[in-house]
Amino acid sequence: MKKTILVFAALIFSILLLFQLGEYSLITGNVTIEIVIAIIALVFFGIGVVLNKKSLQQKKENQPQSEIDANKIEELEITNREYEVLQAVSEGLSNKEIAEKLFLSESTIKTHVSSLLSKLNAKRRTQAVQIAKELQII
Amino acid sequence: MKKTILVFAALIFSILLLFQLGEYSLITGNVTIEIVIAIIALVFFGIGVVLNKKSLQQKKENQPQSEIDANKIEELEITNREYEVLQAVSEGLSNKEIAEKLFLSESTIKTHVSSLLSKLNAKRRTQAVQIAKELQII
DNA sequence: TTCAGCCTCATACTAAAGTGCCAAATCGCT
DNA sequence: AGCGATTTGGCACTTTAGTATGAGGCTGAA
Repeated sequence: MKKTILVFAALIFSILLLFQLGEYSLITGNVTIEIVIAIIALVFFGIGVVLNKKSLQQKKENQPQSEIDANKIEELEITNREYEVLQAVSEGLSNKEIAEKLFLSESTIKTHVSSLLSKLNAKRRTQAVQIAKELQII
Repeated sequence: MKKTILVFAALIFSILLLFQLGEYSLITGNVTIEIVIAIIALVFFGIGVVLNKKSLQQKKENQPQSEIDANKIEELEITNREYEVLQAVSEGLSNKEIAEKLFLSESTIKTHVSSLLSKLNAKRRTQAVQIAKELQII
């Protein structure tokens, strides 16, 4: 916030300077009024663009649509291992492939998948993935 | 594009009018130069904001992350029916459920799924869904 | 140390999913 | 009418998935 205030102060100061310069130039007759106005217009146009861009950026950062995980995982009582398996399942891996990936037996994966299905209230792994995505768990 | 040209023409015309009005007011002595400059500054500031917003919007429309389908479906030679089945599969439905939904036999669904798998180069339906999402086909 | 919860694995089945092959019906196009 | 692609479906099998049940090992908390 300190930074913002400093920037604004500098900005206002610059603008005032610009005004003074414009009037001074006019009085001394160095430039015509059209040029002064054109410069001022350009400067403000630029300020408008920059400020707008910044405010839009902030918006983006504040609310990115795909907010990753959540504490819903806890609510559903999904354990660490189960979550790992869930992720692997969502990548389209078979039980055997998941087993190899995690250095476990296929039986173990089946156990985990089974409990995942009941916790996610799904009948098939495809449905589980669907539900998990809706809950933004993956 | 016609619209854009018209808008720009109107904009430029308005600005010229503004300039003329400003000079006229100055000459007749109705307002001070500061006010004229302030108005011009404000107007250009506004123009900057609006134009910037529009250009950013266009960017968004041109490349929004979740651009729905694509002509990749054609490239992959996926037929209409197959695509319908693909969507159903991605919803986590079983072959039987898809069959009921589309008023077809389970055999037919299996045929469609099978050809989908080979076209998407997948080994399992879960993988097919994954790949389809990467290709932004669903 | 006792115990609940998690992780691991096995066995035995049942149920889905997938494959291959074939074939009839439909549809758009020439 | 004839052709090619699509759609539909059956049958016989092989592979995965999923369920049920049981059980041993590990760990942190009471």
